[in-house]
Amino acid sequence: MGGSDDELCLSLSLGFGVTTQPSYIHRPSNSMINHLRRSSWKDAFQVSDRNVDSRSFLRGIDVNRLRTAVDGEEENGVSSPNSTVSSISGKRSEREAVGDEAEAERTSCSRGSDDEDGGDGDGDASRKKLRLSKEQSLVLEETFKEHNTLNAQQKLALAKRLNLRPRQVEVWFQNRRARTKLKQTEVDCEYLRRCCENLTEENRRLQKEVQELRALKLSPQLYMHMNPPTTLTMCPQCERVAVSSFSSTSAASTHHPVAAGMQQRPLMPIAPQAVLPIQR
DNA sequence: TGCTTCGGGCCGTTTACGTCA
DNA sequence: AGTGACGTAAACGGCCCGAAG
Repeated sequence: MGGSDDELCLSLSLGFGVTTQPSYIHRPSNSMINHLRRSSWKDAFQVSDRNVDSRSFLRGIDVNRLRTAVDGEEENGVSSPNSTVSSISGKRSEREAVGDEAEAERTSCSRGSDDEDGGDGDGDASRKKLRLSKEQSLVLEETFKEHNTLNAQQKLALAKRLNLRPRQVEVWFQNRRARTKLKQTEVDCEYLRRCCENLTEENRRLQKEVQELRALKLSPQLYMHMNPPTTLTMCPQCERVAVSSFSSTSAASTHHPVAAGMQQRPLMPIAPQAVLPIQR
């Protein structure tokens, strides 16, 4: 009976206020939020691409060079005697070259500590799946929290420590990264959903406001009696609307020196209560 | 500079295993 | 107790990318 993820505190929640998430699951990633601010929705979905996360982590490590440093000791008690660098990493070489010794290795050392696996007499089972023990999973989790990718040295050390094959450690990290990404995607989706809801709500409110203003405009008396309203001025150059005060040193003037001397053009009479701060 | 090889990550899928009705 | 459905996680194959020769 392998421990479930819940037992290992892996449970992840979508609630933003909830703090039970592991540190490697972020709230909507900052990069995604930045994307949202200046880019398209489609671009925003690219943030969890593989080029972002792990590549950057490995960039300074030079895995290949490290690999050669491990050559001498890599097979100590963990792997086959005659396979070389290929068995630490590199799925092609490992899968193609090792073959039978991998099988021997599989039966000899990949067994978890407490799982006896029902008296296995199946040494030739091509794909015998083994549940990792609780301790193994725990150590793997702890290591993953520290760094979500491993170089060859780390992988080998961890494999030794856990009495697993390096390939198993590698696969575990791979699957773990996939799970993390999935959770992160869920979080991002939730964030985007809320953004969408907020924008929809705001849009609805603004539409309503426009309708009210149009109705107001259709009743001239009311329109004439209104004070020069809280004005929205538009900068003719950047075509931005700015809420201005009544004074000549308006916000438009200060924020747009070019337009300081221009005639301010009220777009619409707006009831004061209709001017809401737009937070975002 | 372009090509090849190699190592490693990610993705989609398969498969073994555990749980539950 | 036996069993089938279902979910989860380990493992695999393929593809891509970057580094090095």
